[in-house]
Formats: sequence, structure tokens, C-alpha cells
Amino acid sequence: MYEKPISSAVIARLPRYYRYLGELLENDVVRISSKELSEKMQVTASQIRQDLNHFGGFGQQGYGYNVEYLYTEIGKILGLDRKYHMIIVGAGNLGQAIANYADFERRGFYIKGIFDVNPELAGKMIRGVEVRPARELESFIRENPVHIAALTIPKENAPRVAADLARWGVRAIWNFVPADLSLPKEVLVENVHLTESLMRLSYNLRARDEAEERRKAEQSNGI
Amino acid sequence: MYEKPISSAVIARLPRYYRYLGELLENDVVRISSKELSEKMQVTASQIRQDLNHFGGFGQQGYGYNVEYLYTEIGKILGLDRKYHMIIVGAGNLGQAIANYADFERRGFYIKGIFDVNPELAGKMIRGVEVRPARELESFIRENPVHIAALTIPKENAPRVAADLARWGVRAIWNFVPADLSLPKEVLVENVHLTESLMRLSYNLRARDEAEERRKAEQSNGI
DNA sequence: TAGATTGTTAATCGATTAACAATC
DNA sequence: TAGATTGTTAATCGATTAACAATC
Repeated sequence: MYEKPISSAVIARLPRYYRYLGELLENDVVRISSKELSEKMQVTASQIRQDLNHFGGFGQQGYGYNVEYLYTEIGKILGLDRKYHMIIVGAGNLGQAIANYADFERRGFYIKGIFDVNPELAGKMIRGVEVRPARELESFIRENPVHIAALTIPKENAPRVAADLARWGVRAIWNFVPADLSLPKEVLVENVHLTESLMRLSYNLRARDEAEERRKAEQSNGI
Repeated sequence: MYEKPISSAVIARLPRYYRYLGELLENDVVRISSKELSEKMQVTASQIRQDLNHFGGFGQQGYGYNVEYLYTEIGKILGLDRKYHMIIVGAGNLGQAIANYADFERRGFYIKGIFDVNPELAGKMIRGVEVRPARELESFIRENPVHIAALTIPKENAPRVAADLARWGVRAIWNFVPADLSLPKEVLVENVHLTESLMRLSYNLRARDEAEERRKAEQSNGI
């Protein structure tokens, strides 16, 4: 029985629903209709209902959705009812920032190891986890469950290190390196490309400026 | 004369084209066809040609695209021929990581100020830029051009600080706070939601595991 | 029951891919 | 010129929105 995979557009929206529902929950809101939620989130009510119905009927006609229930269910869909063991490969600024971000732990992502090639960093403690030398990576991965490896190393070493990680058994990589890793298809890769994000902002900055100049020019032309 | 805005899907792909072209350029590749590039990038040649032709005809029939020319042109489209002054609001781990990331400077994004409410951080130097107390933000923004503010502060203060920044004249925010900022429409916001990224990975992790279990169960059922 | 709102089907819209004439 | 490959139009596909019957 083949279930066709949910489109990535839908999946990409789930964490945002989850966040809004979490906020409603904190504010003791018990129920919400797709219409109310759509107004808060600036999306159509139709889209909310369509998205949710990919996963099941969580609402009730005439009532709407129970906030707590829907929050929990989306959490399950997102796999947040599980515990993940994460390692951080590359203890530079970004790696340390991620290691220090307590929020991930709250969501079930536990940082179990931090690794760096730089021997000077070895032994440094970050939120209770010791930085280890990179050469211990293989034995660590083989001896401990590692569900996710966050990759925060320089671009140059990324292809080799990523291939090593996969070979040693890591099956999901959270990739901060500005490169597309090519790995066996069973290894999941989620990219965070900061430079690309900044370039999108830069594109829009320029587009806005040019639109404004055009408007100004038209005005002074008396159009 | 109204030019209809380019779809965000197209814009989102430009930085990736730019990256691949930069790599080709480093490897002294002079020309490339949409077909060759499509194989490297794992997209269709049709999409590449469509995307580029939103901005103009950069290629030549029978020849393909000149790598250096196309790289430069996409750079201009992305606004990378300009210089931007950026400030970082929040000198925590993530703010420091961004401040330390030299690559942005290479692309024309210059970090001109780093601010934090924590007085202990004041005076600390990060890549030649001094961390200043947050109360100096207003005067700094009013007295210096600030094109982009990277927002790396806790969620609680974000709505207020973002509104302040906008009021003082910042017109583009690179938002790392896990919240949707509501600001006047002329203020551009580009979000980097790390938690959402991690949740997407987590979704796929779970989906893969369940697919594998299903497959295994079917096998042992002799299907 | 009447009113509200879902779940779901149908219509629309937009984005991607295919095809090919134009042209280097 | 012949071959290659673009730029662009047309066809397809998928995602979003609208509509409404089902139902709480």
C-alpha cells in the first residue's frame, strides 16, 4: 500500500503552524477555527484545512480545532515526540552557537558530541558537552547512536567529512556548509545556506530601491 | 511602465546558480550550456533558461553561456555589485558567529556595528568591530547608514526591538528570531528560522524510518 | 434544530517542463 | 553551411483557492 509522499511545500509550512499553535496554547486559547488562524498567519483558511487534511481530520465541524490537540498532533507529525541524538562537527563560531542554543534540547534534539580538528579546542566545555578531537569521530559514531550531524566546518573539507560521516553510519546531516553535499540517497540532508538567505535579502533591497527610484523619476517627469 | 515582480521561487534559485558559476569560474571553465549546468545542478535545462530569461538573454545560440559574464550578471541582479552596511543586534553566540563569518564581507556586506544589552559585552572586539551597548543603537542608526540589521536576540524582545529599528530608519532586517515580525511594509524581512529547518529534517527522518519499517514488515509478511 | 465550520471536491492559478523556431 | 543551443511559446503538472455538502 503506497502512500504518496507529502509535498515539501506542505511540510515546510508545518513548523510555522506548530509555532503559532504553541503561542496560542501559551495564551490559554482552547479552540481556533481555520478562519481565525488564517487571519493571524496571513494565509488562506483553505490552505490550512488542505494542509492538515493531508495528515488526518483533526478538526470538528461547527467547532474548529482544539489547540492543544492539534499542537500535539503536528508535533508528532514533525517527529518531535522522539528524542534525537545530535553531534556537531566543527566547533567554530557557528558550531558553538548551535551547541549553545538551548531551544533545540527542548524540542528533543540532544547534543551528544562536539568535534573539531583544532586541538586547542579539545576539552573545552560547551553547555556541559566536551569538545573532542575530530579523529575520535569515527569511534564515537560507531559506538553511540547519532541521529543527526550538524555540519559547521569550512567548505573545503565538507565533501570528505560528509562522506566519512555517511560511511560511519550517520544518516541525516544538517548542513551549514555553502555547498551541495552529494551523498548516498538514504542520507537525508537539510541545508541552511546563510549566504543564500542574505543574497535573497540583497536582491529585494535592490529591487525595492530601483522601484522607488523609478517612482521618483516618474513623478518629476510629471507622469 | 509596470514590470511584474519576479516570483520568489526564481529569486530563491539565483544564489545557487551564482554559487555554481563561481565554482566553474574558479576551475577556469569559460563556457557552459544550460544542459551541462542542469546536469551538475540536478535541475532541468529548461528551468535554467526560463529563470535566466526573466532577466535578459545572457546566452548565445549554438554556444551556451559565458561563465564569467553570467556570473557577473547574476551578481548584479542579486545586488552584489553594491556595498551594504550591516549591524548586528544581539551579540550572543549566533550574533558573534555571524560577525565572524568573513565570507559576507567578501560579498559586499560590511559589519559596521554590533550591539548588545549586556553591559559586560561592551567593548569586546569582534573582527575589528567593537560591541556597543544597545542604548547607542538609535544614535548610531541615525548618524550612520545602516542598510541591513541582523536580528539575533531572544524572542521576547524581538517585536519591540524590531519596531525600534524600523522607526529609527532601518529598512531591511535579517531575522534570526523564531517569530514573524510585523513591521511597516517598506521594511524588508528575510527570515532564517533554524528551528523550522531542524523540524523539517526531523519530519523527513521520521518519514524515512516509517517507510523502512513498513518495507520490513511487508517482507516478513511475505508480500 | 440552526449555525458554524470542517473535510473534500472542483476550479483556478502559477510554476515547471517540453518543444521548436530563431540564430549564432 | 551544418550543428548546437538559446530564447520563447505551448503543454503539462502541481499547488492554491473557492465552493459546498457533510456534520458537529
